[in-house]
Amino acid sequence: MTRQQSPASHCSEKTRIRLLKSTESIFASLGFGGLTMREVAYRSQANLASAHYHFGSKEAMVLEMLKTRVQPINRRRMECLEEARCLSDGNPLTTRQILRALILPIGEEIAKSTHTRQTLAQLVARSFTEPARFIERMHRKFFGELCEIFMDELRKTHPLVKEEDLYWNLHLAISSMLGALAQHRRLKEFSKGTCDEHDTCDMIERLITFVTHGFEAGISK
Amino acid sequence: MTRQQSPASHCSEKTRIRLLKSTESIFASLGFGGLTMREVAYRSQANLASAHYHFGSKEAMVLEMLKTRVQPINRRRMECLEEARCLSDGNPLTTRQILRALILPIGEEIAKSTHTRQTLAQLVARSFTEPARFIERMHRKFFGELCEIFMDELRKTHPLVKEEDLYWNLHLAISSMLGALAQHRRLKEFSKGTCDEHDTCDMIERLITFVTHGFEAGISK
DNA sequence: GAAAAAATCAAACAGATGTTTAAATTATTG
DNA sequence: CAATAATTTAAACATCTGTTTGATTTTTTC
Repeated sequence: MTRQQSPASHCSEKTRIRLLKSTESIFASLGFGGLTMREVAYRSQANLASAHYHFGSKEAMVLEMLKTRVQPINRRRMECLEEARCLSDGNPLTTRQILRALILPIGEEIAKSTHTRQTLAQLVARSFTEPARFIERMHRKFFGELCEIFMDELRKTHPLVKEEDLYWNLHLAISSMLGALAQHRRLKEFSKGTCDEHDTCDMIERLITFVTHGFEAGISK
Repeated sequence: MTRQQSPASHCSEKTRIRLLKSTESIFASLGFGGLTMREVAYRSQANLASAHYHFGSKEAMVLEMLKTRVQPINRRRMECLEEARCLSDGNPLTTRQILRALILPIGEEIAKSTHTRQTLAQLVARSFTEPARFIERMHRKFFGELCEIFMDELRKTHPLVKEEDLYWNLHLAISSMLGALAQHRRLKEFSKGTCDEHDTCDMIERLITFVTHGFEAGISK
């Protein structure tokens, strides 16, 4: 009758993790509709029923994968904001500092995952454009409060700017970030080899510059 | 033995068009995977087999819908560019004029289709983020040469700027445009009612300002 | 090392989906 | 009007999908 509270045995976890990794790469390239449990099981070298054993359903499995990927990025965003606050003690942050805190963590995560380089950019973008409702709900939960924190910071930096303008341009900045991630892999072909889409640092810096100036142009009118 | 070359009878065309309209709205909100032939048929008040009779397959039907929607926008883009050239006789266009020619036509089309207002924005965005390969191929075909024309125009305007920087920032501008369209419907909720996402003109003007300044910041370094 | 829990497995189920068929209906044409 | 083409229709087909079942194997625990 002794129920095991922490089922995290060593070897069994491995299957779980393999399943999550396969889920990640398939979801990133094919979306929720294109992902099939059979393909996930096959790529994980696991049995089809195992996936249901570990997660209960396809929806729950994808959600679990997204959470374990999105949460660290959001935590890092908060850290970046905090670091910036420390550096400019008391004074309001610059627009660039704020938007950098929003964008940089994704770049770090992309650079970190070497073998799944383009996957993560696609993953984030895909999860934002997914038609599936339960994913939208997840974003509202994880991203909603984060946005409000960033808005507060922007309010401090631009106390005289109308709420409407701040919201609009933060919205545009976020949309640009997501759009850039989503379209990331097209760059090389689009530029006929002139640009290297694998230089993540370069992309992130360009993106930060882009949205910072876009933002400031939008509020100074 | 007299084959009818133009099968466009009056009444039969109606079914075809109803099918395309249903295809458009369903694809916009659910993507290719989420669109089912049965749902299209049901909303069109047509028989399931009719859809196959008119288009041959699901893929061909969606492709047909996309073509009839995308092509007019691209034609309009070329017109806008031409108009701008006329206005500034001989002289290079401004960055704003060029990017406006890229973005404005979508705004016009969104404003035009009153009852499917948010649909078109979603449609364009969805078609760019679709995992389905045949849609990617379509974009390469329709959008590829257009981009090169816009690049040429940008080269004339910024003769001293490196190719790499021009490509990167045009890429970012396009990505921002698509991202903004894709995220469009989130604005109202995101801003807690402060912003009105239905004011298309406002959105387009803000977007143009945003990407113009983002672009120029990215190349002047 | 035996009992219990956890994990894996092959097989089947139930429902949905794109597509096809062949008959029925409508529209067009000479 | 009759014949021919175009369109619509109901029904079925074949495949794929998420999920469940029940037995089997592996791992943990006492």
